[in-house]
Amino acid sequence: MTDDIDQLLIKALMEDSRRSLKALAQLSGLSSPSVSERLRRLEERGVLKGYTVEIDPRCFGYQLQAIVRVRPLPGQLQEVERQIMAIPEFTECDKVTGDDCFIARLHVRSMEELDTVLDKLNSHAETNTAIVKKTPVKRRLPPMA
Amino acid sequence: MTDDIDQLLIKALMEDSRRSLKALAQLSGLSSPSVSERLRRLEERGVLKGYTVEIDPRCFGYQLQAIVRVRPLPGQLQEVERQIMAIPEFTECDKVTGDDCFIARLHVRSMEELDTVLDKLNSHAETNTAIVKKTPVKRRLPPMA
DNA sequence: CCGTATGACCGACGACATTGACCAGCTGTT
DNA sequence: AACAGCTGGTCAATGTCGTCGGTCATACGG
Repeated sequence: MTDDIDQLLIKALMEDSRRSLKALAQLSGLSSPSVSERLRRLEERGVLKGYTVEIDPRCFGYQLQAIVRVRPLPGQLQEVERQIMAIPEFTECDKVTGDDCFIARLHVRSMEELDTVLDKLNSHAETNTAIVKKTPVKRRLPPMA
Repeated sequence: MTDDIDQLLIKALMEDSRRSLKALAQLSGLSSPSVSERLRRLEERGVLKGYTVEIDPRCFGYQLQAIVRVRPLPGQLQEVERQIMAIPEFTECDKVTGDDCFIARLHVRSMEELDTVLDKLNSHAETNTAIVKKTPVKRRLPPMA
């Protein structure tokens, strides 16, 4: 269903999604109409969900990055979820099993801002914050084999 | 340094990084050479770190996604970091402050596989795993204002 | 007040994407 | 066994797009 060539195309686009069809064609040994058709099918099937861009938040002053675990107080789950979605400094959030209901990624410019954001949650939830020091594994794909 | 137009370009590429220069030019009211030049400068300055693609891991059988907190045993920090990097099912990993030294995202096909992966770490670290049930906030940008 | 740096525009040319006509290889049917 | 239909590919023509060189306006500093 997704063969070696599809995987090669995905890897190539993972590295640089602006590669031309022609370049992808050469990489894969196909013609560019074929590549175009394969991408269309990958999109259609939902494998390829979108083409996007990687931005460095530090360039906008976000010096601090934190992983926040959030445990809503009884009855506050919905409200906490709404709040997290509404605070744009949260750039990612997963709802998970376990005591911590949410695990979110937070970007802030300073400790003061960190405090401000967490205070907003404090009346509805307990939070546990870990500052990111380094990112040993950058976003990558699991093996497609 | 990064003006409104740059931000507009970034947002447009965040939504679809394969947009043509011409389309970006129309969006921004500039000519395509100008857009090209702006993208070049954004890349040069490291604001725009790359063009990539979003893939649905479920299409490759990865039914389960987990957030794993990892606390290495004394003296095992380096070894644990190496292991996480070497296990491709970990698709993201941050080294953080606090008791948990690492927080990582893990994709697996089944509970058995989850167990197998965590066992590899078990002789060097304690782990705490939360299964992702839902993702209320998908990867997005913090405000650029 | 002039010289320069910056960031934009335009037009031409070469590169690229898209389209339509066609073909090869399978698969299942009569 | 022959054939229809489907899939996934090629090629070539056409039109769109990106790039490059040259030009121009504006803002800033000497």
